[in-house]
Amino acid sequence: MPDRHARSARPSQTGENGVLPGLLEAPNRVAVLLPLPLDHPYDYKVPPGLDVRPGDIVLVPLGKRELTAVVWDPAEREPENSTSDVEADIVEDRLRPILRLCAAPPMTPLLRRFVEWVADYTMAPQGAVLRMALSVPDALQAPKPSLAVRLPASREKNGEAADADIKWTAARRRVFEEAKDGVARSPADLALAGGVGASVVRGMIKIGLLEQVEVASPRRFETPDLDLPSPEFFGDQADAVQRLRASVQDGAFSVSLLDGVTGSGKTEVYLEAVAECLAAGRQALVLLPEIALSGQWLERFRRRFGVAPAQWHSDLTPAQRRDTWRSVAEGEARVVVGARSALFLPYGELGLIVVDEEHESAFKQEDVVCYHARDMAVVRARLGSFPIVLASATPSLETLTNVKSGRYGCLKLHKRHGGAELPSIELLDLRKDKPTRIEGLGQSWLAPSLRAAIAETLAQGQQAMLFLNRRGYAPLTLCRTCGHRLRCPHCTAWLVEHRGRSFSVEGEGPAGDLQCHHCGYRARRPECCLECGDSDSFAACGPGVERIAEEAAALFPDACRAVMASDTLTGPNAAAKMIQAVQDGEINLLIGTQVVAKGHHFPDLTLVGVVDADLGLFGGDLRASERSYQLLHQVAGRAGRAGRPGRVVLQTSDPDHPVMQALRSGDRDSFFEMESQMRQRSYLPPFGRLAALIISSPVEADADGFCRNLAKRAPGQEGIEILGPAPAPMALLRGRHRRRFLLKTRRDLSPQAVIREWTAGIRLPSRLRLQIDIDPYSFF
DNA sequence: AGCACGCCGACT
DNA sequence: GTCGGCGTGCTC
Repeated sequence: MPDRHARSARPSQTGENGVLPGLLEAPNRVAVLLPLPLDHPYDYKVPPGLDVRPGDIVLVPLGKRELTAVVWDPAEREPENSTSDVEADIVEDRLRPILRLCAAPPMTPLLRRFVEWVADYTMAPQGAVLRMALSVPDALQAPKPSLAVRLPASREKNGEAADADIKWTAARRRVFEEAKDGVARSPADLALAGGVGASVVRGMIKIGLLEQVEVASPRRFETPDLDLPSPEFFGDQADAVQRLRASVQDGAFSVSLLDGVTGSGKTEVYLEAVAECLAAGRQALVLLPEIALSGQWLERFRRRFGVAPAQWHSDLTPAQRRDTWRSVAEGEARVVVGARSALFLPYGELGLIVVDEEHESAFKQEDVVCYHARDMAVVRARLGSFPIVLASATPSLETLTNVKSGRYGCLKLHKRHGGAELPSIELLDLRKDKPTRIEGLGQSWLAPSLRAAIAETLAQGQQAMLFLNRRGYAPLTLCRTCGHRLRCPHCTAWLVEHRGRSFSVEGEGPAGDLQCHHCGYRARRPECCLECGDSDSFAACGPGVERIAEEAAALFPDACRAVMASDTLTGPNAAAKMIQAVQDGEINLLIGTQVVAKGHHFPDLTLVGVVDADLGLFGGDLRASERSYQLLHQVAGRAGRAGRPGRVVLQTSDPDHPVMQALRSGDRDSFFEMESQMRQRSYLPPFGRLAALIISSPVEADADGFCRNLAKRAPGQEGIEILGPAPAPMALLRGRHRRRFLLKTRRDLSPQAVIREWTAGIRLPSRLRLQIDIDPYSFF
């Protein structure tokens, strides 16, 4: 394969060409950013004869390791008079040399600026952000050419008679017949054609009956077919398509909200923007919150473009990661669909980003680097001067506010296509319509009128779905004798009982498997209470999906039931299979958590029952109402699509709550207006800025001591409010005691600047950790 | 992130 | 008396 990254065209940098020798002098040291949590590049010596420039991917020594890293841009020198504080300026002789250049396209200035921007905004070390962009260590080495096999030229004519000392087995003869044409094939293809195993071909290579030749690796991603007919668009769809196409043609930075109810054809509309972007010769990125469940999305993409897009998510094998990363860098992959980390791929000519389901909190990453992929996508589009489309049926308050202020454009899709009506939403008041006990089962969680609705739906040969956003069998186990509750030994959380897939109707299910949903701790339910010693005294409190499934089994023994939760689905194929089974009508009563809420078409699903609509409203989350509305709206949208009217029943103990009222009346705008006014009054996002500082230590007193120290130095300017320190919502997590400060600032102030000033000069005692989360989303 | 250095328990 | 646990700190 020709080296695309050869430097032949590069002018010599040694200065002997006489042009501005001083400026072109090859630097003997360069800054190299390592993919480690370091906030500065390290300096390395450039060995003579090596020509490196910012962006080049290089192999460097670090300690006794060798790491792939990126040559960074030289830092702007401080004015000459800067105090000669030598700030750890590594002396020349301590520098170690760059080992070599890697055979990969250099990182573009745009991606380098993006890495810096994200690091600066999230207050994460630059190197930690770089690590997300270099997530594929082995992609950075020269790709190994693929090997094909063919008949050696000498044998092509002579045939098999030539050698007497070769054992001509039947299998080998068949392979020989296939290979007679002299064409080089991959070993796997040849084995398949000859109807033999791979070992036969391997054996023939070994004894020289076949020879190996290097061939260019086959294309890994096919080019989308832009000549396929686009679907017909009418009314506001046609209008949206035309405006999105225009903004892509225009090619300038712009943000458009594509605001369309479930089933209004948002995907088809934004795929036209993708088509326009591809036609302009640029790459496009579509970010999805849950790539693992995107089988239907891929099908729609294939229908429009005839091929599958490149995909990027955490389930890729190392080989797939390598192929995809390189294909994106080399421009072979034209469209990428991926989870949030796809934002850091090395696109050379990105011209459009679409963020689908932009309101989803799955776009917020909360580990080493805390970032919101939707917001960073907007930044990437701005840095790259191209348009971005945010799509949702229930846009976030942040985005709606940006539309209102005119910063973002808005394209509305009003109708569900095919004339399908939005489902009618009924509130079922649990205080009046109480679930009654079921003989042999005990507590019930489904009110009589919901049970009746399910029975009616099933009797009509249609499908029903029960939604409960809680995994497992029961969220809490307590001792009936003394009231002791089973807690996770490492976290501030109850242990959740799981009973797996078997739901025995008689008596107890399999003995309780207790799990902590925060740290993964698992234990069997003890025989006796740890507190009072009473035996057989534990009771499961409250329902999880498994318990609802148990009740459904008792109530509807003849229905074909299935449970769908993130922990009952093992791998992406399990989800796809389950969805297929529902589509094929093999399942008529689906019971699930959040995973069933995500945009799947189930044409025969006409009833959705929400077991506990109030669930998301508890806890001190500033977005609790907004999120509940979005989730329940989305779940409701599963009902009744193919022309059949859908029916949604929300079980609630608070039917007067604004969220319930907004869902029932379908008046999204008034609800968001009210929510918006509430946030405005208390300067909460997006009308103020929020950052969390989480201090954690294995020793509780150390965490508290450090917090007191921090609190003493807390800045007190106008427009800044500091809440805390308080025990963080998860006060004990994985053996660490956590305290939290919340910093609230006015919109026009920078929480990053406040935090930098606040923490400047404070030495973090060892074993203490300070995590900063700008724009926190989870308050647990 | 690795990898080494360093200081306290169960082994030959 | 050593081997090894992982807590702490450094890597251009």
